[in-house]
Amino acid sequence: MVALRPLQALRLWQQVCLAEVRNEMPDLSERQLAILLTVYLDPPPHTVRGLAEKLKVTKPVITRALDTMGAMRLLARHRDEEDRRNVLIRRTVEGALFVERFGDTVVAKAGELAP
Amino acid sequence: MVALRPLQALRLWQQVCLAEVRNEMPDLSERQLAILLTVYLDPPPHTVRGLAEKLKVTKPVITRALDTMGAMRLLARHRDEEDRRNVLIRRTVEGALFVERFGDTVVAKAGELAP
DNA sequence: GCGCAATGATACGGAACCGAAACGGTTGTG
DNA sequence: CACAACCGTTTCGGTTCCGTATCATTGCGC
Repeated sequence: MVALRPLQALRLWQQVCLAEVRNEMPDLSERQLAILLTVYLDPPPHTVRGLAEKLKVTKPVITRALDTMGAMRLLARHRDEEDRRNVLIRRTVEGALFVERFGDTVVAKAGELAP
Repeated sequence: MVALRPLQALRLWQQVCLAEVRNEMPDLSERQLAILLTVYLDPPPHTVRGLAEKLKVTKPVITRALDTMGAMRLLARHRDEEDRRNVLIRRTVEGALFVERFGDTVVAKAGELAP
């Protein structure tokens, strides 16, 4: 667990949100970010329907987010050879770097919080 | 400061984002949330231009966000009596409750993180 | 009183996003 | 083999958001 007081939690959120909206960080929507972090933090395999269930959104939402983040090279699609109905969503080098930097930013903002 | 390791930071972000997109929490855009937290965490006075500068967005963005969050009673507009060109953005009871609950959710998710 | 600048709001065109419906392809079953 | 079920993608109509341009009001200096 991480010990975090309510005011610290809110301040942390504010600072990271401000960094995001000021374009200090690339601008992904909430859902895109949730998808991205899930792919990079949760163990594979990741499928469109799995992600849709996890986020409680419809599959086309995932498809479109994959389109967008695929174009940014943050994620990649691969057809599942064992069942070609499935698309497996994989990590990329660029995506891993993006997620690492995001994590570093959050850590940095946390470090600036009053005790 | 708050001691947070990169993986914890990312996990925290993931869990709160997932809670948000699953509608466990009301769905505000990143910018709306940044505006809301700024009004509730930073000392007044808050003006449209001040918020626009802080977020590095244009004034109509703030106006629209105020429309949306005003309708949700999370924020209120008051014309500044000393200079009637200004609109002062004030806190509301509902907004304070919302922000408090948001903070509690973040704290709860932080409490679930692996050490 | 006038001209100018500042304020926030409104209108406009465009981009991005949503869910529902539809579609084409693949797999499992009888 | 035919059909149902499943998959992800595409289309559709609607909503929300963006920046730019414009507007009405207010304040200030001359």
